[in-house]
Amino acid sequence: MAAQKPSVPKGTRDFLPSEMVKRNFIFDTIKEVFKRFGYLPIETPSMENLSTLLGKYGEEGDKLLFKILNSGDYLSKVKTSLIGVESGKLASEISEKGLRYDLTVPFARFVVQHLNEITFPFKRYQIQPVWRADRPQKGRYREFYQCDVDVIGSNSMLNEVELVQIIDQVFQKLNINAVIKINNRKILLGIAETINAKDKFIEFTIALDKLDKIGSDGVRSELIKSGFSESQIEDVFSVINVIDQNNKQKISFLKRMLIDSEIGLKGVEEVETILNYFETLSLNTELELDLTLARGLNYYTGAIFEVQSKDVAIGSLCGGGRYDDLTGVFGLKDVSGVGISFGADRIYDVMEQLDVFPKEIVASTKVMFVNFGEKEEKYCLPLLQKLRENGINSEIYPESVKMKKQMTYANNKNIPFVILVGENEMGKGVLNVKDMQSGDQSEMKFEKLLQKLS
RNA sequence: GUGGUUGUAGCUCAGUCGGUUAGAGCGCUGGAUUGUGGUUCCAGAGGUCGUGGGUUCGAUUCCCAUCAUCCACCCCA
Repeated sequence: MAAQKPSVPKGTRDFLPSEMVKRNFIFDTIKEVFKRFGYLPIETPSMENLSTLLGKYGEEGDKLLFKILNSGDYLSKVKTSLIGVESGKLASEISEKGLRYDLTVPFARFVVQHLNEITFPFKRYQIQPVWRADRPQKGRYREFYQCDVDVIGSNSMLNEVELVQIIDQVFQKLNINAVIKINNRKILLGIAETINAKDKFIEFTIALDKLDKIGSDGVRSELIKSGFSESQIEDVFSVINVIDQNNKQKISFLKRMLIDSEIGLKGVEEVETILNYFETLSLNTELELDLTLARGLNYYTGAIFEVQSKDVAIGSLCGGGRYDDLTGVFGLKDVSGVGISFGADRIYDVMEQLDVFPKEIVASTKVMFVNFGEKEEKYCLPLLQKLRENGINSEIYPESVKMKKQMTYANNKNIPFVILVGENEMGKGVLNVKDMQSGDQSEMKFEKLLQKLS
């Protein structure tokens, strides 16, 4: 049989030990911050019922869902004729489960399902992979990890403030220079209302969102394509024109512009409340009111966030916002939640590119015993046990092969100390300890080694 | 879904204006050094030149298709 070429599906990856150490550093850092703010962990299954997922992420999102083929003779239950059927329609008949697309919607399902077992406001964090049938490219994978924090059951802007603080802490600890962009869906709605374009809200936000990518001319032609009138476009550009002003100036501009829009003013007030908290709170990361920030996920209803790296162009590293009615479809009305999601894989890419991973996290095994043979093994094993009892990561080479090979192994694994115990050392009751970095070698008693390593 | 890039050794890549034996560096294995890695020297293994078809006396090279890959758009973490 011809050997098959080993490969993983498009957009998925293996992680080597050296990569896992760094990934875990990111996860541990994020988790630590989440816990510091009082969030508790949960997990949900990789797959959800398709009915849970469909329709929550917009038309585009539905297309990007990975669907799982029903088990058994799935075609026998298909009622419609296979000929000329729209594939989307067929899919719903042969697939009733899908891989989760994000962690927020499963969380909403989770909250409603476990209503009696949780206490509100419910603060949870969740770090798990999600899957999207997107075309992979730079910073985009088909399987990637999200690190979500959400509070559900509280309308207070204090939650938004806390999330900004969490973002600030995480990126500070990870040594990434970032900018937090904040906006509010109510403001966008208010603008659309004010310029009489409520019916074209989606087109309006999409065009606005693209400003930094396609420039103002690009936005203008997009708006024309969507059927906006000259005067409407002028109004949109009055919003774009305040882009370089500071947060306070933007707010006073909005208050004037949205004077007749109740919802718009509500949005401005929310943003102002959040920003006001930071007049007395220290923040390392820049917090910018970005009126062109829109975000595609259409369940957001209030504040929206996005975090970008200042040094690497890779799309957003973190995003989120407030959703007033995510649990509504699952039967729980009038419960508001707010949350954000860190993209661990993109954070990894940025940190790798910037070379900001701490050097000391690569160490794993501290000590390796060279294997000289059966007699020596029996002599070393109890010592090894004692090292481990003392919390020192240690191992013995499992075979008594050529020393060169054992040393190469230790070297490749970056093990800082190698211990040689042969006939001589056993007779003298000492250990020959080699420092792999300096190459120095010295004989010492076991107790001294313990002291040296702990 | 749309447009483009690239597929040659385990990895990173060179090369062949179509010709007999396809190269380098790194890595790997062995030796110099039978109790010493990372440096040095010597030797060796490893390729159906992505896959299928076409043109040709002859294709890794030219043409077509296909798959994979990466990048951009769309959208997003």
